[in-house]
Amino acid sequence: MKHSSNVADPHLVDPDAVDDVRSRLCSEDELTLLTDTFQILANPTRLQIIAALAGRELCVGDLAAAVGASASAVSHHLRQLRQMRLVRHRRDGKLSYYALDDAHVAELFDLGLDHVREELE
Amino acid sequence: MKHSSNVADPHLVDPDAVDDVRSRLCSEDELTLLTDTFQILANPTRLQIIAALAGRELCVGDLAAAVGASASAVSHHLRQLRQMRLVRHRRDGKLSYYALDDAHVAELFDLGLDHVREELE
DNA sequence: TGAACGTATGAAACATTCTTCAAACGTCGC
DNA sequence: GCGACGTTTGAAGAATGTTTCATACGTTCA
Repeated sequence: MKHSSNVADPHLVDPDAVDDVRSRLCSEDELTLLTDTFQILANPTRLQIIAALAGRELCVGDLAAAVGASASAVSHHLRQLRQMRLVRHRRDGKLSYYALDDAHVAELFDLGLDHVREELE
Repeated sequence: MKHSSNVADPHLVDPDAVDDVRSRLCSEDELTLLTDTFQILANPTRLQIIAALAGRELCVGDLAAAVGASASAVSHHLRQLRQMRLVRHRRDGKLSYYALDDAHVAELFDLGLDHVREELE
């Protein structure tokens, strides 16, 4: 246990406020997963991939063409999305089709887009 | 205009799908702002700062103690949050008080936390 | 089997990010 | 003014992330 609260640090301006805040912070596990979640959304290519896969599946080559990146780069990104179970993929011959597989991430994307559109007037 | 659609790339598996997807992608401006928004949430210290400032204001030293980082590190993060107009600050003598100043980011944080808590069973 | 194609992967190169350290700034009290 | 304190800032260094290139894998079709 890192923060044994109620141990007053004499330097604090308002120790009670600090204790109160500490009790409402995220746990280690939550923090790690939350960071990873926002992190994977913090890249323009991946965001376009997510936008592209909203509601339809696409093979890697078409996806790369649509978002304007190399197939290799897209494949690397898809691997990250796969590792976080955000997309599912199915193989059809030599083609590999990807689709969004996580409603939460789609919600985060949409909410973020709302925010941004308001920001841009 | 980067993507003059309807110019069929012969390598595409499904050119119509690609055109359709392109028409639903984010604009450059949206993409940049969206990336920046998720990016600023993609750091554990900043997330704890946001959690800490939810509903109350705190001075830098107390905030640093609460989230377990140096005052310098916290100040750097606060600057980023300030530049994106996510927090407001007021000076009181030698103390500087910060508070959340953006409902959207709080919503994103909460939605992300919902996601994460479901993920952790 | 062998060539062609779509996809996946590792490594290298490059860019970006985070923290720390040192130093400066502004305010308060003596 | 001077020193102490809280905060801010720039620069350096370490760590991380992204893209490209080369190559390998798996499938299809001659």
